[in-house]
Amino acid sequence: MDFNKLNENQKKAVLATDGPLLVFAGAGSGKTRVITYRTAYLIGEKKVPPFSIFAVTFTNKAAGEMKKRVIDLVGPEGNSVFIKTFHAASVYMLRNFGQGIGIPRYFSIYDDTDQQTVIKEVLLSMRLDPKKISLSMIASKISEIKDRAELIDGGDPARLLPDYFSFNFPEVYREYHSRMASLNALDFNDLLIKAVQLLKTDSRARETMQRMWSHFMIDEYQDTNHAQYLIAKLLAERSRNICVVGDDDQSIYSWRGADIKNILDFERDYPDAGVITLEENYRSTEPILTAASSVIKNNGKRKPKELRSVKGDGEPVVWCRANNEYGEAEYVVNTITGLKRSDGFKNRDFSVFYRTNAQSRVFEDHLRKENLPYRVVGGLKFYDRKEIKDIIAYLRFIANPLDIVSFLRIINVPARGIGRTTLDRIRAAAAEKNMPEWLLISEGSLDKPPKGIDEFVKVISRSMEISRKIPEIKLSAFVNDVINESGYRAMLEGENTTESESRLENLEELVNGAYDYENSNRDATLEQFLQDISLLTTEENPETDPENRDNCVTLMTVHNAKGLEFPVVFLTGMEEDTFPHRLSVDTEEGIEEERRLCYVGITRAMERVYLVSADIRRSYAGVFYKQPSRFISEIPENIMESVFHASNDFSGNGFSGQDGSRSGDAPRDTGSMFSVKERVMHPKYGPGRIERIEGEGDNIKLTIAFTSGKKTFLEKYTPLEKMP
DNA sequence: TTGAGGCTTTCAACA
DNA sequence: AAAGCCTCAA
Repeated sequence: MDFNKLNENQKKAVLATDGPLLVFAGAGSGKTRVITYRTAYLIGEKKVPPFSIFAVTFTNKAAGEMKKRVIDLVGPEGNSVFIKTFHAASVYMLRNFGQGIGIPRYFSIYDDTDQQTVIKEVLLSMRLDPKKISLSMIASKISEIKDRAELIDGGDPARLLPDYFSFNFPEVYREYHSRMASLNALDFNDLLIKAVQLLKTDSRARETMQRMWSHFMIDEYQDTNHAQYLIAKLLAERSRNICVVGDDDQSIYSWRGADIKNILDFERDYPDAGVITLEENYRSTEPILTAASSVIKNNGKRKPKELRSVKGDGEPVVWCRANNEYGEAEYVVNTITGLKRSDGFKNRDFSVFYRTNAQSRVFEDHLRKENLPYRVVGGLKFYDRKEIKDIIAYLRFIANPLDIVSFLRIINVPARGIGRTTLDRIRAAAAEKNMPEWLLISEGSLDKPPKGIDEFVKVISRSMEISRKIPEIKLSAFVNDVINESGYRAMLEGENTTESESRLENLEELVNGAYDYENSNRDATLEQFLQDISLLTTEENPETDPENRDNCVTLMTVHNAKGLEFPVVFLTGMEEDTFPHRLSVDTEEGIEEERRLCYVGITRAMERVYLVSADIRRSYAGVFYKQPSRFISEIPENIMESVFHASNDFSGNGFSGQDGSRSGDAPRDTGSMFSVKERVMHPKYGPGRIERIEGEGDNIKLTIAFTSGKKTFLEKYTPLEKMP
């Protein structure tokens, strides 16, 4: 093994494979390199079998990246190293060892939306009004309790109760979980909590796993919550070969219960732990690091430390003020094209970061217009799209007929003449006879079933039979079959709109996804497929041209960027109330976390950083005049170059009627970005012409004449595109 | 009783 | 864009 690529401290961290080790790794200090080399060293020199090495990171993206780099280093053997996210690791443990604590071999995994459906049912059953009580508030309260692993040993939710709830929260908490159990479903937090419970209570399972894995590595340790901390601790209890890597400056998940205390607890749990600090930064040039550290040093609560740039001098950090969000996107795209021409950068060298997913659309539009291939990580996830969720719901219900949330979603999609009343009858009868809904309707125990029920039962039972033959029958063929037999494809084909076209394409993508999956997991069942995709959040590349597949501009939230690096980084939306986000500015802790997030963003860059802010930004909430982010003013002026860019793109999405030459220019009239008589494209109704503009600010109404007739929309909710 | 159409509301970050 | 609620025609 070639140790020449490591510095002294990195080498120490690689070699210290026996016993506990705590690595403080600053941004760009070669953390991933340490983990991959450590893995290679364990396999190559220490003769540890690859499957005995357990590594967890935080995001799918980071886990994928790490796996790739391990394989690069050790060859195909690297495939058997266990590298996953905490959640995926938990699913693995529960699926294979959880039966002792009552976890079935297959369970549905519920995301936020599914979770809220269940909470809503709970509220209704308690005669509480879901309109008056915020579902997301309850969901986040439930998560918070579980993130902290508070009730793992039984315990009473009332003990943890904030008394400002106007209703019986403990009962909601209990009822929610009892319903989840009867649905045979776990939410994301449950995955972790149940894994802890499994490791705590089932000594046989625990010992098996403790023997199976001998060496543990936990990446992004500063972002683990208490449940994750316990999982790591319990697994490593026996071998004590546990290496955690973290950086307090990059802690950006406190809203998910991440607790910096875990680092302190680590030193308490393992007083003999070795401690290594990596402070040499190999990633970024001097100006980038100076900018990053001048921002982060405004945080009061932090261990003071200074990263040293190995790379040395480079281009200054650039701050661009754009007139509005279109100017912002235009500037980004222009800069990309410019740098490609002048400095030979490739598409894949660029990444555009933003604070919230909603900001991605304008960039996508501009990139498309310039024919620059791009890839969006996360965001409106592929699996969040309606048509995908519908088909997945079919698959889930086929795999788990207790999954009533999925049942409700699909029973009448496509329309089978089953409405409110029939559903109420089904559910009442099921409750009365104390039998699952599926059993009730499939055995014909429902009085006077409407015709649609028959159809539905036929479709599902047929698919259930076929699904048992997977993998002999191909998974992808099966998925395709469900799309057809359910009538879903026919329904979309019947609509025959631009929108239904694209939904059909998305379903094709789903079938392709299943095809890829069956090829890399030869003996995978439907159940495995479903569980794996429930944990998947990063969208696959919309770029289908194989030539561009690996050479795309990357778009993602700053959160998603953690653990990654790019030659050129654009940090966009650098405005007060956007970044830092408006929901964080009220508390000092909130601001400090946003600042760490900003630090993470800047330190992803190897060669160039562009900070971009818009003077005016339009969002769902209206039109806002924005102040540049406070983080920009924290960077000394003498290391930053300032430019201004105004969009003067009339044919495209710029504000019309403006020359955009001065900063702070506001739309003069209503603030609409359209003008009367202008031609526009609507995704559903096709081409049309603006007839009338009424109202102002966030209440602009557009009347548009389509070939099919006139329609009126609220501008801020309508995805219109301008046509030349 | 269903389902289509209109109107309203919602939108922070990840698994 | 999507989902929930309401009204109204069939």
